Amino acid sequence: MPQKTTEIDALLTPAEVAVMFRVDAKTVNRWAQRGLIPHVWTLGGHRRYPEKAVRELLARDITRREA
Amino acid sequence: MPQKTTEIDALLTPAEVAVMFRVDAKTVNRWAQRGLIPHVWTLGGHRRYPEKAVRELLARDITRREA
DNA sequence: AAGCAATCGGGTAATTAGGGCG
DNA sequence: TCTGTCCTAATTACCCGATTGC
Repeated sequence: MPQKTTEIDALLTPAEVAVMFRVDAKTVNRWAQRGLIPHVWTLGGHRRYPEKAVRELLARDITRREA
Repeated sequence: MPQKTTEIDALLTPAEVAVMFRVDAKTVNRWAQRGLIPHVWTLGGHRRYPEKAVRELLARDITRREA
């Protein structure tokens, strides 16, 4: 078990998320702006995406198709 | 061991799959709707197809014609 | 401090989904 | 039954200059 009780979710860059969904990084940002993906901000105003949440969104659509 | 335990399958766009099968993108769309091809959804409702699965379907159709 | 890749924004073309038709 | 084409609306991709990350 490489993790402690306090789970810290790794953060992904827009480019990394874009590769996972096979879309452009700009598209990922549009999803974030619409509130479709949780994200945090760097102090300089760049977005970072929790890996866990991204994977869930990616796997969700495979099985079902609910918004 | 050429493979890692966590392999991330690349995704193909509808147009790319259409070219591979030499059909129209809409036909690929219909195959997906019938559940004949596994696929993932972008958050905007566009489909993305796992490259591995597509290649397997292509190879299968070349050799035989079952079901 | 300096260099380079990445990520902001916006704006405009290109794809895609879906329905219906032949 | 299966596929290709036409249509509209929505989503996505590529363009730029400027800022940020490392």
